[in-house]
Amino acid sequence: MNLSEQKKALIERIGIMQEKAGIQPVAGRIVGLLYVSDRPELTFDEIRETLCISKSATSNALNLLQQLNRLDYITFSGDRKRYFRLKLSRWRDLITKEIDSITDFANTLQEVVAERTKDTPEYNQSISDLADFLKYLHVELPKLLQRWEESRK
Amino acid sequence: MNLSEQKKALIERIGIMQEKAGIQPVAGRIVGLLYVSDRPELTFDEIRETLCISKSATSNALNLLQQLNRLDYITFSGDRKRYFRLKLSRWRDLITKEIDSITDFANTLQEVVAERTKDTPEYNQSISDLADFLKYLHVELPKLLQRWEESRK
DNA sequence: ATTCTAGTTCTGTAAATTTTGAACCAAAAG
DNA sequence: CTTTTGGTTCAAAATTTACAGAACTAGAAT
Repeated sequence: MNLSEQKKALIERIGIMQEKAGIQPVAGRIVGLLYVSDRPELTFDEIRETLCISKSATSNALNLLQQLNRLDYITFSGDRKRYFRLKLSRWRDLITKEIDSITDFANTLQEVVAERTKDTPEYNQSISDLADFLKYLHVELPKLLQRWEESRK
Repeated sequence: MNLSEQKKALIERIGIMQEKAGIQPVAGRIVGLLYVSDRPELTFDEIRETLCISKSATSNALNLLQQLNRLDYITFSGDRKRYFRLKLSRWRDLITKEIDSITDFANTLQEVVAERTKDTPEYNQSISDLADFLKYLHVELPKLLQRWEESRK
């Protein structure tokens, strides 16, 4: 696949952003590629060739991204290839998952306060406040998402 | 410093959560320790001894956490030691920073759409939607923080 | 002036992660 | 049945990261 220099640069930038979000470099670039590619569905080999990576790296990354719910594939009868694509329409789910991990942290903070000495009331209060706000977020973010959906009808 | 088993376990759990947020194991444990420690300000050596880590690891991690604005230290005249503590009261700033990096991603997505072929209007729209929602978040999250502050007066 | 203290920096290495290449496998095609 | 295609799996190589240990430094204490 021949990509403009701008697109190649975008792939790398997106790749790095994805890396910072905790996924491996190759997987990050695959995400980037699928964002900029004219065709939103690419085959295993198109991905592998375009990014100049090995089959195993491609296979691993694609499977990882599928586990993370970032990717799926479609097929066409009479064609054995899989056509991989971003599950862009499911970004709401990913955000929901993020929100849940926020709550995990809030719960841990509440355990911390329960274990802490009572001799540091201000400090304990700061921790409680943070936990409290995170829980507030957990409740309010889905509402925000809903309001955004409505605002654009 | 002698810590209960519960506190030790909490330190490890917090450590892992911090790791998942992209910081190194030792730094994550330091954060955990400062959360659970009876005294919220600990010296370099207290941290090093309690966590059984080397001076260099301690120094590096403390400097990293200071760069990330997670930590600072106070001093007392007549005492050469630094007393390191979490910048807990500044968690609002950290959240603001998170929001900014969300915006970075939104901007990149808008660049992606600008570079994309116009032959995939639905796909382009999905990307625009995501960018749009992220920008909406950027505007609304600070308001949420504000409303939370008010709700607890 | 010498020694101590509190912490930093540098070098090496152990460990973890990522990636490759080659062998392999199952289903489809010939 | 044999070959080809599309992809997976495994072992090893390469890269990256985290950490330890020792040497070092600046300022304070003696």
